[in-house]
Amino acid sequence: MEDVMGFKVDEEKLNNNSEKDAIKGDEVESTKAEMTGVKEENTRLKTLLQQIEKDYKSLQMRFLDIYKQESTKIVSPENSIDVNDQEHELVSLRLGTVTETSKKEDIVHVTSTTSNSSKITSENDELKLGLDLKNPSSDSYNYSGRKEDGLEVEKWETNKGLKTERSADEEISQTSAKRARVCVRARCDTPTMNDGCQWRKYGQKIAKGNPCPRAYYRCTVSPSCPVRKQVQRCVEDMSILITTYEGTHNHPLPNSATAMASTTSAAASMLLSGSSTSTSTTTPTGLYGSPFQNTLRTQPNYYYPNPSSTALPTITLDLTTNPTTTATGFGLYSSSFQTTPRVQTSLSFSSTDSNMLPTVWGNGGGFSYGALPYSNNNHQNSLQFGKAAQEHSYNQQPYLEKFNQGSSQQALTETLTKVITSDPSFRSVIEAAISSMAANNRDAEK
DNA sequence: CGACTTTGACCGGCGC
DNA sequence: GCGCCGGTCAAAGTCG
Repeated sequence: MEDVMGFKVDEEKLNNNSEKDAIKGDEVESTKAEMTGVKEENTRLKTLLQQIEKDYKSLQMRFLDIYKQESTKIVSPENSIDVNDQEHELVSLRLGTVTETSKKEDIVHVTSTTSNSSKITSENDELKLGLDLKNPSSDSYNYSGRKEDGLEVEKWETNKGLKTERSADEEISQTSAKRARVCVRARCDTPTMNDGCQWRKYGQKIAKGNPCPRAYYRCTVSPSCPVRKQVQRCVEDMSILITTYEGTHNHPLPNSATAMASTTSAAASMLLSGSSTSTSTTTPTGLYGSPFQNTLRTQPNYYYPNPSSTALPTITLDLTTNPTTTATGFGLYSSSFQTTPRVQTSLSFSSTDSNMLPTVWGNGGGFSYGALPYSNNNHQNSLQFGKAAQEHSYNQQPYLEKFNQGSSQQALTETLTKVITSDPSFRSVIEAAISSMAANNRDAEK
């Protein structure tokens, strides 16, 4: 009986062993298959990376070519900056170089559409408007020196009358400079967009027409920094965060903030230089409507950022995914003026894939589009920039998926090339992004 | 304890 | 002149 049992047991053991072997074999096979898959994906990723690098280099080459052409124009005497002009006491890192001719055209463009606007009145205003990033590394820019002089410590002009000690002329032009606004629409899970700056919330309001509260932040990098931003969810798509920047940083910016600052600067320049993409159009009277519907492009998520301040030149960078994006693929809105007939410019960084954005902004640490852990502390958020954020967002959506959505990458590249070559203002936006990326790459290499 | 957020009050602009 | 509304202030509360 024992023998039999023993035999049976051995047989069972044998069977178990063979089963185990079979299972192990299956595991090995599946692991091998898995590895093969991973290898293939790795190869595809490499190919994609090469393609991206190629595209990037091609864009960079174009940028360099254009930059060389533009810089030769700038060096010419008629375009040189008058160093004695106090308007240029602050060196603006204006990446969108604008020629004299185009400036004058711009003035016509703006004034012809702003009959009630007293904000944009002079050529000087026009030359200076924008969220220009003052270049702290420039020889001409000495922040501490200016501070000591007590002349240029810029303060936000509130209704309660915080005033600078500048002359009236300066005040007017500075006001105009500060008044340029850049509105950024982006999908964002966090309460505020992580743009690298430190912000302090100083107010919150429920604005009419939007149940979502509008939050008011001021830059706390420097106590005297006049830059403010408003943050509000889009009423029609709560996943879209509308951030409106206003003012000019008067202090050196952290690297993580330069991408955003450069781009808002370039966008403001674009707005104020009267982009060739601008289109005059009469919009519906409803401020919260979708003025671009059936006009420039379908824009169901459009939200007019700040109805009370429509006198301010405002440019909107649409960084959201929008399947209804028109053939150009770019929509940027400029909505500026007090009266209803507005000038609306369209350009967006939308592609068929919103996650393209971290690749554009990533190294600059511009945004964190992934679902970063929420923190009320913006300063803490600002530490979560860069590759970690990128990886995080990539993990949320497999990298390959993004490129499987048609030939978006190729189309985007082609569209970029067309737009860049045809529109000098848009070029400035790209230049800003590229130069920021390049700068950050250099920093990373050090 | 300092930095930050919250929130009601206040102010000024604007339309009627 | 009045009321509405957006923007800001500032005291109180919260957090690390």
